[in-house]
Amino acid sequence: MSSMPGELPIPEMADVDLGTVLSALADPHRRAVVLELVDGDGAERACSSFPLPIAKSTRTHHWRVLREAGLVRQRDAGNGTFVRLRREEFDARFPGLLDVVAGISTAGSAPAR
Amino acid sequence: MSSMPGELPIPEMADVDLGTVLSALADPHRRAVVLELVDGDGAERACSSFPLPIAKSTRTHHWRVLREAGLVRQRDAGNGTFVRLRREEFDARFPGLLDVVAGISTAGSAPAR
DNA sequence: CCGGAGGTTCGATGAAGTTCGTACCTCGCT
DNA sequence: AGCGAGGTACGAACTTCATCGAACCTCCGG
Repeated sequence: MSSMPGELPIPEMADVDLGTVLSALADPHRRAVVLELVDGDGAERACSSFPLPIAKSTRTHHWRVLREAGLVRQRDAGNGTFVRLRREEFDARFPGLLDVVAGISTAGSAPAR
Repeated sequence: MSSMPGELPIPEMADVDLGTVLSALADPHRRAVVLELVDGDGAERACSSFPLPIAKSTRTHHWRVLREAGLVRQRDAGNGTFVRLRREEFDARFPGLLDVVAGISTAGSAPAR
């Protein structure tokens, strides 16, 4: 568990369970967020920048689920919090999963070409 | 919905939702079953041939979940029921998903070499 | 024809999960 | 100093889910 200044605790990637990950990705709100992060290509984003139609406390809940599923890293900076995908780590542990889910979710949105 | 003799009703693959699929795969028992079917390479299997440590009625429940998630086709033959992966259909709708999940689940079980 | 194996249906139950509102905190800005 | 935006913590309400046992059904084999 890292304890950097402002960094919220996250599980070791080795301890992350596939079932937990799939549960986390099963929720439409959470999947939407992960999708945007995948598209964002590793960039950090303000938590407040996601247009989720849910209450503040519910958001906090979803961020925790994503954190505990090993998908994101969350940083507490002054008056805002920021998230970043744990891209490389996650891919090393669950090779291909993010790409496949992102690919499926993206398909149908835009004509593949 | 197919209504062949003994064939239990299944959703059209186009109607299957990714969230539903991920939820179905999140459960360890169901994922174990799907894994065996993937390894089985399209072969039909007796439902009773899976060594699940749960009650009969709970099994029935899990088969329904897998069916409704579009993952399996289930046939009622005399005194037993049989399942088959909807491999090709499913892969066309969710490309790579089964392979990735199967690959991840298999990794770590046996020393990769 | 009867027994048992395999399955389904029907509640019930207890554990999780999603959602919200309220209270509260901490910054940054005026 | 005071306000507001962004967040967390907590508890409540509600829903969903996994699980089970009991009752019942349908075949196949002796």
